[in-house]
Amino acid sequence: MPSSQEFVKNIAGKTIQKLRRRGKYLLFDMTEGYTWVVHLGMTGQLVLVSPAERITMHTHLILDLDDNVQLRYIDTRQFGRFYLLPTGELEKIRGLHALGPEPLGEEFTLEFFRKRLASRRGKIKQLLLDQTFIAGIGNIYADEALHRAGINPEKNAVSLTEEEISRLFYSIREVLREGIRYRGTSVRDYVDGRGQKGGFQNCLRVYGRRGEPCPGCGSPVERIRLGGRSTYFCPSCQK
DNA sequence: AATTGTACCTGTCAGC
DNA sequence: TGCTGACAGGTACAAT
Repeated sequence: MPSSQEFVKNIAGKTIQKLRRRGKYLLFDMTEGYTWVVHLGMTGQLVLVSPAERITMHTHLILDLDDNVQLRYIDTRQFGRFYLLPTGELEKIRGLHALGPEPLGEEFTLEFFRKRLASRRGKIKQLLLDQTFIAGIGNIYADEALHRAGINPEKNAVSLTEEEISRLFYSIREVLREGIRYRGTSVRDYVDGRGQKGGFQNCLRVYGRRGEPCPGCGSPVERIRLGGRSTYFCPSCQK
């Protein structure tokens, strides 16, 4: 949004003044009061490369920047999305506008989390994936946070004890901070803006490890389906 | 109104 | 080797 022709016409010649993030959205504030919003979906990549670099398959956009650098958008599955609109109209992007709190932000306290949990129903794993509940938690980090907190992903959010709520709160923040420290989780395609893979995939305790021993107790990790998503957990540590 | 299932795409891998 | 089906960091939207 808008059309690719409009997008190219409108972004050409502008300058990136600032880069922000909100949930899984990237926001490039441009000159002339515009913001370019990017959601990378599952396989999207934004990478800075030399113009001499070979153009790989699934490259959908190349922006020529100053200093002989290109910003390329590569996305195999094409679930990524772009928006280019006046900065004052960002609320028109539903998914962005409806986002819940930043889990690493100031306002996200244990007290806040407790109250928010009380207002919702459903299974805790599905709630963690709901971007209107908390922004930015995806399938990997949801499973990893629940494992660290020792909570069964199928447990109803309302049935969590004070103890469990507290453990989950700290697990969410811990696992996100670690993920960031390791520069992301490259299970498959993920790379950062310089094309570098992250390292957190080597620290995963349950995600993608069906049948392997739980690092806590040695029981085999199970996989179930929750809300259409694969969910990995230890049936012994996560009751 | 809130929750759930399905569609959108392409690539990879296991099993036959 | 080649085919088929299941599955993959996510979200929007239709259906319940």
